[in-house]
Amino acid sequence: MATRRAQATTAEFNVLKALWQVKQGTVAEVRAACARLQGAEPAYTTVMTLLGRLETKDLVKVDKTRTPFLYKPRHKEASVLRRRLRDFLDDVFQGDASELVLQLVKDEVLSADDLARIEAKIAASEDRS
Amino acid sequence: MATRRAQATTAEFNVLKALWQVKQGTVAEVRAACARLQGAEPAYTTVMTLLGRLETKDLVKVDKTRTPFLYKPRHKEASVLRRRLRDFLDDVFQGDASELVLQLVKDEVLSADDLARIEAKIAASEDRS
DNA sequence: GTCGGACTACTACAACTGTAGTTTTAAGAC
DNA sequence: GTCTTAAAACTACAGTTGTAGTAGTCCGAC
Repeated sequence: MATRRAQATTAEFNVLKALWQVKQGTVAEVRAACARLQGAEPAYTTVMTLLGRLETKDLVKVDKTRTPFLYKPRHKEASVLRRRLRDFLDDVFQGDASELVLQLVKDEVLSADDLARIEAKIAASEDRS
Repeated sequence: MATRRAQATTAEFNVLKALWQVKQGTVAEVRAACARLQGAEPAYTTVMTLLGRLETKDLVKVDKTRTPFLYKPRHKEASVLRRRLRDFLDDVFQGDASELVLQLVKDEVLSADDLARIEAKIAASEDRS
């Protein structure tokens, strides 16, 4: 059953985003980044709890040889985003990506021009390869 | 703060999908649809609980004048999908739809051809309008 | 060598989720 | 009219999530 690996919850994901932003950091640094990103400063211990849970889920690793501990994302942002996107696509659009894109267009968050630009970008990168 | 309306949870959403499939139905009917869609048959009471929670969240309405009660989705499938998509887009891609589409392409769930087809479709529908 | 402060570890706890069992009710079978 | 039984209503309960308080520890300033 391809055990869909544990995803970060919303709060955890926000912390992870902060961590990506600073590349790596101590609790205090991640907390500051959270404040910047979300506008609100969660309690120091809240950030610690969430980082701990992320570690349990194998989404961050911790260097405990130094103190304060140094937290680092275990995976690249793009790959985590992609995994989330994939899960979302399966859950909500039964894996039909075209349908998803069509909804984006209908919702006017994506224009025909955007699509054209994306296509051009793909063409360009294919040429290069 | 545009109070992001309560979304259905995963289990609830599955029930909602079943309900859309049958258009409307009794607990028993929704349960059967769940079985078809997810391959597993949840307990009758589980479905009832979830439908109840969906009602609380204003996602389904119930006709209690007849028995067994008749459940109906309160919103069209497409619009709920769109709302979920929008929330997901904001959470994961900071609202940047192009980036999302690009990731789909990189993940090879969407090809350049698919994009072209979508574009064509849009063009066609714009012509008609 | 002791005290304060920074940092980690442990604990808490209510709300929400997923899943379903138990009790009550009411309509139809006889 | 009573009995059966489907259906609804109520109850349960462990795991997860969001948020944080409190207790313990260790290092550096004095």
